[in-house]
Amino acid sequence: MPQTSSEALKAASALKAAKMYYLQDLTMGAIATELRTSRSSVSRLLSFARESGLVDIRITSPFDRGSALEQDIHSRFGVTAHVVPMPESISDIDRLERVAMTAGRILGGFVDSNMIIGVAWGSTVGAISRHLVAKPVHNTVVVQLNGAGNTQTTGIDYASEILQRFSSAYSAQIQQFPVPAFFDDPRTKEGLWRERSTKRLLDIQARLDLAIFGLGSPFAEIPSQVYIGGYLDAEDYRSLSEDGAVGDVATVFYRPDGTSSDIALNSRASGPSLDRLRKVARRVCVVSGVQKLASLRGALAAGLITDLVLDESLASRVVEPDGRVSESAQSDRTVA
Amino acid sequence: MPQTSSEALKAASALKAAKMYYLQDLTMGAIATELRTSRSSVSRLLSFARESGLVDIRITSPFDRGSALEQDIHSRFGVTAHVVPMPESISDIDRLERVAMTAGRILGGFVDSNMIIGVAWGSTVGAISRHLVAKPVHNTVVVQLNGAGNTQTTGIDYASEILQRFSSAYSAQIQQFPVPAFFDDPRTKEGLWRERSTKRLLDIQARLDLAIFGLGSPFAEIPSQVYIGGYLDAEDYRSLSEDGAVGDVATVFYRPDGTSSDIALNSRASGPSLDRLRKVARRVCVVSGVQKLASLRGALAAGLITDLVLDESLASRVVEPDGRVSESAQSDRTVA
DNA sequence: AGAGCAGTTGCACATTCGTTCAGGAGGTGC
DNA sequence: GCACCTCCTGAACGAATGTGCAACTGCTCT
Repeated sequence: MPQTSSEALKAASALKAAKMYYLQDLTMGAIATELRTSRSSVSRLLSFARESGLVDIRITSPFDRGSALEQDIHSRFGVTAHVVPMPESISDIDRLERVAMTAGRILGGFVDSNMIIGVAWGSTVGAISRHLVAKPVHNTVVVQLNGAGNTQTTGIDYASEILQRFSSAYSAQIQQFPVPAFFDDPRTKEGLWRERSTKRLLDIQARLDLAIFGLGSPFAEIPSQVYIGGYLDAEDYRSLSEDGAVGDVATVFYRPDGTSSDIALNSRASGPSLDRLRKVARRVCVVSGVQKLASLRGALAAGLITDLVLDESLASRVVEPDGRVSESAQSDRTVA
Repeated sequence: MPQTSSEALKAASALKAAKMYYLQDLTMGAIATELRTSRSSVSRLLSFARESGLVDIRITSPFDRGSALEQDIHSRFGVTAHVVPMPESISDIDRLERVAMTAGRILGGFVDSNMIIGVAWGSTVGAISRHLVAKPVHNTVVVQLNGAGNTQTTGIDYASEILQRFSSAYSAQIQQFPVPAFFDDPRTKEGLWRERSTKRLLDIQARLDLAIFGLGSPFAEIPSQVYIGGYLDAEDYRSLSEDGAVGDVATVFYRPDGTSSDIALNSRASGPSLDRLRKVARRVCVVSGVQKLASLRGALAAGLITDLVLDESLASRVVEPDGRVSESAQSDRTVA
């Protein structure tokens, strides 16, 4: 690891370079001359300045309102939407990647000092974590919202990698949650929930200022990570289907109308109840791909979301007045 | 003039392009493909997005503190400084230009809806006006702080050009102040100040939320615009010298210690009294070049400034513990 | 002291970007 | 209806930018 003074020096040069590049419109060559270094170094300094949040680039929709779609979503569901523009034809992998990158870039706008940030585990959040832009804040805490353990692994490696990245972007303290995603026996969960060590973490979760999560979609054509990694078995699926679940946030399931009571699996889930989640002031949901449409509609009905980042196709679907959407809604729709 | 709908369309495309470029890291070529247009058009769209404030690029110093110099200035004078990095050897013209460009770029951060913005007339403010980045705000008013007339011209053309640019950047209403910079007879001023039309404008000035001004420096080697354009005659200079003035803000003069009472010329000045100016919540001063050092020290002593944009050389001079600086201080200094 | 290593630097090259220019679309005035 | 005029578009060129690579610097460990 390099010494602290050289880090500070780098930041100071990067700051200078950034001011000259973005505020004075000099070329990198000119900056190199003034800083007595090479063009390449200036290019790298500027990359560093962007990644480390020294340069803050944000897109502001005119008059605090966005595109027609974003306004539409706002008036229909009361959530602030950020539509990520994208061709219809793009692959779901790229779609997720681009939505996640966008989310990582704008997340800094929600984070501030002294915040407790809840992070759900999942492939979407994982992708986001790879694109976070640092922001210089103090005294933030990053809390894992739900367990990541399954029948094969404790999940700590992967989950903690995600938390690490959030932590280093916002110089935050990490609070892991080393429990399985779903318990086999609800009584085990109840017992563990009474443990002081667990209670401490649940207390922190209860004081969340910001929650970041993707959406699960158990009955979509392409089931998400949680459903292929040994978290749920056939019996669980049957149970979810019987209870009418269409989606989940951090392992907690809900129905198309937003209700979640009496969904059996929820008593074994490690994530926060929807009631608890709704108490969080800012709840940022990142979601991509039309196969999540039903799940998104449910989450909106449940009022789980305050800020939504989603791709263009999904956005235009969600505002279509399709009536209530169930599993079969996918075949009801008219135009692709 | 193009139709409104095509303007809106352009803004929408620009917004899309900006999201893809700055949030998803696509190249302009890729964006062109997705938007079914050419690379060049995308390049132009992005320029438009930057100029029109759709893209907001700002430089944030780590931990809300800036470079060593900025922190130093803050602790010494209690003002938030923005030091514009620059080589010592640069010409004064470039120096002014680069400070002004920087100021124009960061000014958007101070402007908000429903604000009344006071703008002083001067070569520095003129340069700033050429580099303003638009910001979508409502119901702002731009007020001319001091008259611009002199013995040769009413000054309205040039001054109104500046105001126009502010106006179009912040979609603001313009309030001109069609009076001479300095009156010949204080009684004329007093009379005019009692006129209802003038009172209306003075009332607006009294409710200022933000003031933007440069500094005059009557006895510097290179006197600024105000002193060569027929605003002041030899007698005026003698009077200023006798009264110990080192600088002015919007035609109102002050001494090295920040006092301004009994400076004869001030009774004939068209700008707001320093007491009035100090009531403005945010007072942004933009200044460049070491010849303004004494004037800057006086303005700082007078507490006229809350936010300061200045070049690096001037910044490092102003924190030097030179003791009090008077007119003779210019010859005291060691290095050019 | 010297080998080893992580991090940094500048060069060279490939890519990406901004701008000029000629052509075309759309709107206006006679 | 036709000429004019302004604004917009895309191709082409040169300038600006990002990155793989090899050399180098400063530090650590033995």
